[in-house]
Amino acid sequence: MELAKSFEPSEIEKRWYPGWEERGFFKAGLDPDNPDAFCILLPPPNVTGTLHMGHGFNQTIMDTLTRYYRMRGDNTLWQPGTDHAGIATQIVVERQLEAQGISRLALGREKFLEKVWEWKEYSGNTITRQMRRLGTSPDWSRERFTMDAGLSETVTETFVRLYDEGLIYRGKRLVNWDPVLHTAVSDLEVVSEEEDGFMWHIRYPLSDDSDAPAALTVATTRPETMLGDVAVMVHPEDARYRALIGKKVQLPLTGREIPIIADDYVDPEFGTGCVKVTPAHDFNDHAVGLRHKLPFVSILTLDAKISDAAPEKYRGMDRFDARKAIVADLDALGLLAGVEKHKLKIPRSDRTGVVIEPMLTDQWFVATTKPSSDGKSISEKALECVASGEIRFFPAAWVSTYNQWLNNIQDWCISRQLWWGHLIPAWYGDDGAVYVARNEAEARARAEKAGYTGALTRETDVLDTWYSSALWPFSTLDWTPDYPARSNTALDLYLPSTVLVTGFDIIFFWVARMIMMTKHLTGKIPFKHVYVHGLIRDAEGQKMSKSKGNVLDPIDLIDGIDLEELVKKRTSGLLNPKHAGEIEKRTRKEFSAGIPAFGTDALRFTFLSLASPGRDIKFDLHRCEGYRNFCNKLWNASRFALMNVPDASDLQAGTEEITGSASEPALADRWIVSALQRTVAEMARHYADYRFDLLAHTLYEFVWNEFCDWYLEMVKVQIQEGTPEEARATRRCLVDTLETILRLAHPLLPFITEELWQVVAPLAGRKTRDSIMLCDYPAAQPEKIDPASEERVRRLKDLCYACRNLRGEMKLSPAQKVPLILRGDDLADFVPYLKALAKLSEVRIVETMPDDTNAPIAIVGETRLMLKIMVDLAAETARLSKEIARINDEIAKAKAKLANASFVARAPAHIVAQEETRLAEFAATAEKFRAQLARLAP
RNA sequence: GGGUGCUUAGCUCAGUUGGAAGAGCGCUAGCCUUACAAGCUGGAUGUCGGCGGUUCGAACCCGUCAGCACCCACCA
Repeated sequence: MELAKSFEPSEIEKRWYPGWEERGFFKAGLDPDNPDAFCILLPPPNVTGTLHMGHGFNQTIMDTLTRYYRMRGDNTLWQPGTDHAGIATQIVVERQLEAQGISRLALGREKFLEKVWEWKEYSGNTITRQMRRLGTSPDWSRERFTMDAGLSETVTETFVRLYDEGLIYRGKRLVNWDPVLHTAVSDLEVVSEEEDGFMWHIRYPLSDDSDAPAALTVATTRPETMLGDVAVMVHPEDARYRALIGKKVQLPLTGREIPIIADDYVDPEFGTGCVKVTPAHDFNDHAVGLRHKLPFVSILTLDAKISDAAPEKYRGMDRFDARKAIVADLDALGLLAGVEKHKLKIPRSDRTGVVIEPMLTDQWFVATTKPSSDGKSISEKALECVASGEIRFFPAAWVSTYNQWLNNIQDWCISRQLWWGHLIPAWYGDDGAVYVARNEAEARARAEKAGYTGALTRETDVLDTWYSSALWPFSTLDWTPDYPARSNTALDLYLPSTVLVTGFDIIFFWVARMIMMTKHLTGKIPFKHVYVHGLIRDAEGQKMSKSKGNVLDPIDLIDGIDLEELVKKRTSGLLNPKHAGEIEKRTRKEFSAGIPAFGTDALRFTFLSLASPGRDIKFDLHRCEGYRNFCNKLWNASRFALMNVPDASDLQAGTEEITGSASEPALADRWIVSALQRTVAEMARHYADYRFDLLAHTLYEFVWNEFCDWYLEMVKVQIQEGTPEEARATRRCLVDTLETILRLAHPLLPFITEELWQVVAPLAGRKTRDSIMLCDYPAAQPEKIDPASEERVRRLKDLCYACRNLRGEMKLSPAQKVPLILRGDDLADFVPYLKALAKLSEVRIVETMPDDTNAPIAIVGETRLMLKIMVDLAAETARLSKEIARINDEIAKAKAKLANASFVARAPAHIVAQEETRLAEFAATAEKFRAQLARLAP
């Protein structure tokens, strides 16, 4: 079979993937007798659109691990699926409808959800199609969606259990409220950025002004909330105000009178030392309100407009309009004591970007710090799993981040006033009593038991999307309520899974919550290892986002994309079309020629190479190009092998020669086998440590720098100059090594290795021809490591480098072959290699170097080399002098070290010995150069 | 306010119990040498952020300063 002259990935990828999938190669290993289980849960991508570079990165790592352990013979499951992503998906669909002039509210809940399901179908398919293009090998037959029937049942069941256990509760609490989405969001969904604002100083007149001063001045960044003030507080020890504690002030604009209270939360140094207390609209004030049993006055509606609890004048005003009006009115009353610029952190909704409003609403919570039936809270248990080492983080540094968060965790607000998501399984009686149950019938039964027989109304709130995500480790494995009494093979084998591969950005959102929920509900940890990787950023280190217009679609790196198409893609569908011009300009500058097609393998290799622990990745297109070239190198090395190995029968004989006792394998063969074994062992270490960067580097280094640069060149010599038997033995070794390399590389480069393996494996006499995926992964065979041949080849390489260097210095054309004279021991078998590798016309080994010539010389250890050419005497003299000077530097350094008594006395013996050897070698070499220099002198 | 990470060649980054500074890309000189010009061969390039300390010896350990990035909490 003839291979194309260069590697063309696209056709190969399209050909292999469907076959792998159809023949069931990705299917989970469910052999109960094989105790070696390997399982990865795919962090389910959101069905909000398409996959981005971060997914490509994340999935490449998982696929490499999965293919590796699968080839090693483990019972392997990569569990795929997608996430309904409540808020995010609802927003996407809402915006699409808006673009068509349809509003969600006008459409109604039922119709709207139909639209979302349509979108889910479309987006989910896009995502799984993209994953297939990346070559991923999850068990697609087990694909799950967080709102599948089974998973939804798990959501309901766990909710009811946690409620019955007292770990889920409902209550009126101050929560982060998104006034645009009309829903509560969790602490994690609020992002605070520092913004420019103002600090207003407002006078609150004292009710009883018999004592000076006549008013207290409070400082606030949100003057509109004064309408909901219920107190003014000062520090109990603050001498300025101590006498006023317990007295009252007039709350301007409202006619209300509110008390002056003392609380040591107040920092007397900040502002005026007087703080207005608005328990219904501020988290700290809320706590104060509870402590002092103050009333809560809500002056905002869920739209963030002024409510009916406020003076009539302001009712219905938007919160920011009200702010202006109130400041103006206070000023008019002479109660505005001053305004100053002030930087403050503004909390905004992660999804909509609007300013979050703390709002008193009825919500559902998971109690994270309350002891459960076994006496420990779920956060405590999650901390223990990691502290005990049962769950390990890679890199381990993330443990402290994890601990810090769990040690300060608040109860988790899990209710969302949205439509898209799991409905909370609760029913209300007309009296407001709540009945949490698995279904309406059960709710009715529970109500009756409580003495209520009236109508029941289902809760309309849905659950935070992360609630179902937290159950993913067991919900996807067909967990049932009677677990563990009844289990199944998948649960037995794959809970806990082996490793979770994820970005640090969702350690709190997802990782910690999976651990809390899985441990509490199943008694098992969800996974043993957590491999935390960085985020993919653009070439400037900026986070990739649609609005910045710097996103890359992994598929575009695989297939390539022309500039116009890329510009179109980046500028269409922008939330803020004003950015389009800037985005277009930058895109045209950065990708003036578009993006060439690199192929999946090259992209995967790039991701892996960049996966250094503990840092984000500035994605570098040039790296991708370099690894595309690497694929091409592998391709052409295989072409070379195929051109030299006509058929398998030839190699059958070669096998006997290599294994028989007729003669020892050739140096090159012994060496490459040895080097291969070291590579296999090293790669196994990198897999175990999750060092994908080093894994890729090790493979690259071996394939290019050893196998291609040296071994193949030596093979050429052996095939040309050896006996037919020797040539066959070498061909055999060549094919065996290549075949092993392909298996070694398969988890990283699935497509090219499969394509090449199909033609190489028959020559190597491999039995199975179905797929490289089904082969054994190469296991290290330390007994094949041969230090002697490694040392020999190292010396040969050094001689080659010396010759090539001389040639370079002498400015010889690569085409010009010249004679070499050598003096030293054990050189005879190097001759043919040196001739070929250093472009020599002949190699002569002599007892004494000729001294009547001004030819250039080099020295490698004990060996002297001379290129038998005439050179300019002055130039050669200069070259030698320079060389001697360089060596003298080294000698001086070594001598200084050895002259240091402390060094000799305290450094380990082998270090001292090494230094002595170096010194001796340098000295000998320098001496030889000096002798040569003397000969040159007229 | 608390915490974390980073700073090594022009760029992006490795550097594995402290023991002669590395890779890819780029640059440069020359080569279509029958696997590969997506290639081959040679070459140039670094006070390893600054300053102290520990040590016979520090890119690596400790302290400190500076710059960059991020996370958590948030003083109205």
